[in-house]
Amino acid sequence: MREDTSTAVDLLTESLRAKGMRMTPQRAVIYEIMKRIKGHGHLTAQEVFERARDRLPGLNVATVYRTLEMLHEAELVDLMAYGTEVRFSLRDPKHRHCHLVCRNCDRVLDLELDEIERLAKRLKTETGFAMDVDHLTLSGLCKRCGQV
Amino acid sequence: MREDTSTAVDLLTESLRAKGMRMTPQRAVIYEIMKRIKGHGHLTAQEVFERARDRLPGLNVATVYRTLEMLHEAELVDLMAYGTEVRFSLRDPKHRHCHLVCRNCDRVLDLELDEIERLAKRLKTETGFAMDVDHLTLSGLCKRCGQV
DNA sequence: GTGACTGCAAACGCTTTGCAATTGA
DNA sequence: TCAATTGCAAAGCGTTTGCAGTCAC
Repeated sequence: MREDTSTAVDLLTESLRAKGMRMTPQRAVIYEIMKRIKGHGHLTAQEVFERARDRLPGLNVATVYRTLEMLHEAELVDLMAYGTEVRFSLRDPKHRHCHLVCRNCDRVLDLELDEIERLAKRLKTETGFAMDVDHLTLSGLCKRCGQV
Repeated sequence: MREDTSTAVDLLTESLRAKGMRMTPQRAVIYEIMKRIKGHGHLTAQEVFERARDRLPGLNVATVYRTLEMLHEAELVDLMAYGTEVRFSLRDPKHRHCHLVCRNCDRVLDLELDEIERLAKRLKTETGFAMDVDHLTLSGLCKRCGQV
């Protein structure tokens, strides 16, 4: 676990350096937070800020926004737009999925892509529209909330 | 055409009155704008404001927001969330569809629901998640932009 | 006449910016 | 060293609110 994290940060450091950019405590903390929620959560910039500030008291929101944008440009984090808010999650090429957001309880479920990809293929041949399968977010009611 | 519009406004007037609410010039203009773009467009509140102000110079943005919310609560207009922005369109029960937004040129295409509904049914039985089929917005590249 | 509605101005929440100070390489 | 990065403060943006005046009915 610990090793995973430090390795990941090292990889980030390298890829930053390759672009003439620098590793900083802020970036390491933010990246580690994104890594920790991987697979079970999608945070807003504000939420990332709150968590990061616990470990880095002087941290500024602007830094969080800049870092998340940087990580997104480096293709390390994905953006998910839900309603009027944007959420971030670590990209995992091995586990491509889309999001199901419950409009009642706000829980986010992951959905494997096969199903969607079938739809995407049909859509493409029928209309020529190539939908973004990767950052797809579907709104609805989860099992629990739908039963009410 | 003209007759359609005035009839529609009359219907709105009636349904407003039924709830103890009033028809005003502002509401009539905003509703007519929504009616005019029906089927070929989805406007942000700001866009509705700009168009309405041409006809009603003293109009205030706040009124537009309040009116659109009112129309939405009356189930006369739909909301569509795309990325971080919200767009409005007139509801048409006869033509249920979802939206395909091109991430390159921002054009919005309509898609009939059969395809999506098939997916929704499968999703429901497999995961219990009841997706919102009505306000669905898919992002991607339209035929024209995808060919580049 | 009276309460629903409007315009105005101010406040809002989230995000972005310019800049001077700091810090990683 | 010195440019990249940070914190700070201010501004930006779209949206919402409270309120006093207006207008539909």
